[in-house]
Amino acid sequence: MGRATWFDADGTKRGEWTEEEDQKLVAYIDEYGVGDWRFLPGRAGLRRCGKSCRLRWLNYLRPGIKKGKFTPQEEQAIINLHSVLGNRWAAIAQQMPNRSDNDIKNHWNSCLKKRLERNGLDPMTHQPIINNLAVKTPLFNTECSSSSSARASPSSSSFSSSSGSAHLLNKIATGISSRQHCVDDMIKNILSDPRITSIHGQDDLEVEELKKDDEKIIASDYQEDDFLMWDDEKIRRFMEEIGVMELETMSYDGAYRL
DNA sequence: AAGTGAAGCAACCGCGGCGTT
DNA sequence: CAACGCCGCGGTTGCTTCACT
Repeated sequence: MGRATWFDADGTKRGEWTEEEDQKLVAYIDEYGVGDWRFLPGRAGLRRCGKSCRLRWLNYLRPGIKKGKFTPQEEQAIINLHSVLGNRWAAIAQQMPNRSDNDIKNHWNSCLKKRLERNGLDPMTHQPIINNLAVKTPLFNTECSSSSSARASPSSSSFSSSSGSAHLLNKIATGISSRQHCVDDMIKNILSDPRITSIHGQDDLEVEELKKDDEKIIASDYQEDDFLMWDDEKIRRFMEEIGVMELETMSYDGAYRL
């Protein structure tokens, strides 16, 4: 699978990676580590751009990367993290070190988003869709939430990068990124809450319980809404607990004056 | 068995932040 | 302090595989 191979005008190779190229890249990074991506391809004997090498390494070749099907626990974690972090795939991926942001993003776009929609939830706001409009709550439709300030449109599944909403989201995400330490603290708090993610810090018993739950859920074709999300009040309480409301009140002025 | 649409996956593109000059 | 270039991120595209008719 992958894209056809072709060459840029300057001779840079694009498209699908070969086994030999993978080996060259891995061998180079094993020996010299990840350094300046600009010069890495030349030094490693690859006719690729640095950007392509970086992508290949991070998404496919780096040690510990997990491929294949997402487990129900991982899916649950993605959904929960997405409800808090929005489309900040890199931030979500940080909490799931065995998965690349690209992998998570692909799985979200191809599977989880549609599953939420099938269950009557807006994938951006994680709110129930009533009459084709997601229920709006102050929390998710005002300034703070990185994900959810995307308007719940009738065609909420389509979310073009050229839309104003997308730009707004980027601005918001950027605003949050620039306060990375706040976000890191927030994520730590999220992960320390057993309600949010099921992949960190669980003993075998908890995992087993979750597996049983997941099996039930799968057996019932995900008809239980509470598997997918919390209700508004629950989210609000949780966000207050972990200090998101405080974050919300921080200066985002620049981000919102477009 | 063939055709077709959906799903899954790998990789590219473009934008914005940030460091350097 | 402005200009420039690199890097990282999110969105999108294109190809393959799978499932259904």
